[in-house]
Amino acid sequence: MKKGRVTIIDIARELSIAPSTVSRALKDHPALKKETKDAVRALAKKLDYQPNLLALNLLQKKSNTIGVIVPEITSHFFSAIITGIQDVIGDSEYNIMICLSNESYEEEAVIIKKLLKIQVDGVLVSPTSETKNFDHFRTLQKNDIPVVVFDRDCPGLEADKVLVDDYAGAFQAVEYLIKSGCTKIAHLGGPLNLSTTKHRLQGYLDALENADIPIRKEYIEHVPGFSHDDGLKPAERLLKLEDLPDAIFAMNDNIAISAMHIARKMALKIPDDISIVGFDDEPHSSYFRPSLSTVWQPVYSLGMLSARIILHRLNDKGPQKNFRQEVFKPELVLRASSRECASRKNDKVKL
Amino acid sequence: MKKGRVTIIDIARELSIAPSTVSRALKDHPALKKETKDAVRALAKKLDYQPNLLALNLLQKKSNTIGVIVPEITSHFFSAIITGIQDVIGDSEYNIMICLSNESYEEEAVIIKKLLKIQVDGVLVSPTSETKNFDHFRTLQKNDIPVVVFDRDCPGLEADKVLVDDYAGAFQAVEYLIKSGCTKIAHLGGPLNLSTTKHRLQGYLDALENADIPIRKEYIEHVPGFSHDDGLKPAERLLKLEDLPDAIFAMNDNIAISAMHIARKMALKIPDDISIVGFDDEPHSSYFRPSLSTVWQPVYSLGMLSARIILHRLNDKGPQKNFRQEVFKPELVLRASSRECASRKNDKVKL
DNA sequence: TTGTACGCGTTATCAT
DNA sequence: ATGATAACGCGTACAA
Repeated sequence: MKKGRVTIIDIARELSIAPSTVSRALKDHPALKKETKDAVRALAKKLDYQPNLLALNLLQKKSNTIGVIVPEITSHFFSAIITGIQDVIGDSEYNIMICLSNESYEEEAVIIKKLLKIQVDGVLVSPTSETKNFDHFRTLQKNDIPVVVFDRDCPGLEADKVLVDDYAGAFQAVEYLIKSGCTKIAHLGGPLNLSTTKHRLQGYLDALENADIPIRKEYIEHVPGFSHDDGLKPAERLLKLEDLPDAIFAMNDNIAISAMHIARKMALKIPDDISIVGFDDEPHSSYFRPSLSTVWQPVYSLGMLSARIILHRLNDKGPQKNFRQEVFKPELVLRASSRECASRKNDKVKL
Repeated sequence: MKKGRVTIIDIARELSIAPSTVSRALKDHPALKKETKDAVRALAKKLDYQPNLLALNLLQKKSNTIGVIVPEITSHFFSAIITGIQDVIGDSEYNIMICLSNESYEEEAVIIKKLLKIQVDGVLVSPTSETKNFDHFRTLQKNDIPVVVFDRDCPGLEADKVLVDDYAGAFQAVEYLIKSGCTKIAHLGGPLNLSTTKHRLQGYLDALENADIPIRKEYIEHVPGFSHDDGLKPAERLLKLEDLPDAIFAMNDNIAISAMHIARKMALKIPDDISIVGFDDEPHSSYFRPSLSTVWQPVYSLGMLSARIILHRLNDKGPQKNFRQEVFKPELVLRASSRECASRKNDKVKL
């Protein structure tokens, strides 16, 4: 006969006790007779009682939801991070709400407002490539909503951060190219505003400088976005230079693949004429021909750690301080798109 | 001085009127003096009043949330669908909650319980490859939660459905292979339980039968999952047969890539010795060498339509009936991994 | 050991 | 035109 779902009031009425007693029984309150507890629990199970989270949310002024803001999910990179986040938060009391900013600062700002509106308890965010101002994240913090930044840094923002040592990854990659005999190494960088772009560029520059190789401006191009298509024109510019590069270190695998595509079109042999190294180690990268050398990032772990950190913040209340900054080490994965290096011939080569 | 956020009570007190009046003013109730309306609105703006959705949720017994259940998001296929869903629902009053079932029936069932608990208003779902029983979806429906099934069908379940004509896609692909001169066409199918697997298999079978080509059992293999690695062994089995196939129609692009990989290892020329056709048209598929012929699916539209349908259901209450079944047409995309076909030489070829 | 009463923020219904 | 009150479901301080 009852229309809606059963409530503690229904149970109370049935048992001729007070709703508060039912509430206490369900929460295993110490000062309760075993009998009543058992009776309540039995009936609750029988009636398939489900606590109304909506009521709890209002009472506790929290939504039990964690917002996750990412620029996109169609790349393996972010979708793997999200999978890591899910796997950690799925076991907790929290729900996660994934929001796509589409690499647009404006959309990101709108999302923040929405998350504020629904009273999220915490936010995990990887900012867009347009984001230079972080005040919208600070707004969250002022509302006592902890923020964890992952992968893409927000310089100057005080928050927990889970990053990747892009500098080291780039340095390692370029250093390897140099050791393998390349001297004219070009770089296909990402959108300039991004911390990852900057750090990878710096790693590239320092590796060259470290080997006393002069830096040539015309060997550095920046792509407008992260898809294959975004890489075509910049790659073409590099490969149309009079003094052809003998190696390209690309911002990510997609761009590296674009470069490979252009190189092949121009009948260049990879890696004999030109070595190509990417970044990200997307699952299909090892299936290209030649298989793509790249820099692997611990994406899944990155997602999991970010999630754990925010859960921790949410559990131990109090003022937000002592922010953590965790930095994962990426790993160079050598495959067939880069020349072999005499001094490292004995290294294991992942295939 | 106020600790929490401003409420209509704060506004009411400040203006010495009743909270209900404030509520009405904010909702533009017709029977209200312009003066009071304006005063309320002005103060609301000044105080940056934000309605407390948590309270509304309790009152309306709904969470304003739509659950989206997908097996995974690391493939471009599902992540693009989700992007479509987001783009539609983002403009509405609803939030979306993405849940990953990891191709596990058990996890799927757990997710349903969770969504029930948080009182989602509707659910979009693409079932796992293990899911044979749909009672958990029916449970949602019994709780007046509309369900929209997308991409992967749930035979026997009465619900709105947004599908792809996998049969036609497969038929077309295999028909093309036949026209291009292949006679020994093998199939790398997906997990057998899946509707998409069944329909693509049937399309394959019918296309052969239609051309009076006998069906050979040893030419049909099924992969356990959808990743590259899952395709390696089945592909190897096919290519170790004494009577080698001269074409492979694969369940998806990943598997097709695996087959290409194995074929190359065995020094087979593609497409001269063997044609390979995939399904999905992942963004990187055109960058392989040879570029992969495949079947394109309107993933983004599929996501958008699914979202629109559930929004429509949510708006127009009433008993759930007259379920819609929308079927998108996939498109064969010819590239370099399949032989050219004399009779279709004039067709445009997407690259 | 258990019941009573109130509050969380909002809206709808009934008064006025 | 607007105020008062109840209700959504639960937890908890206080009372008994």
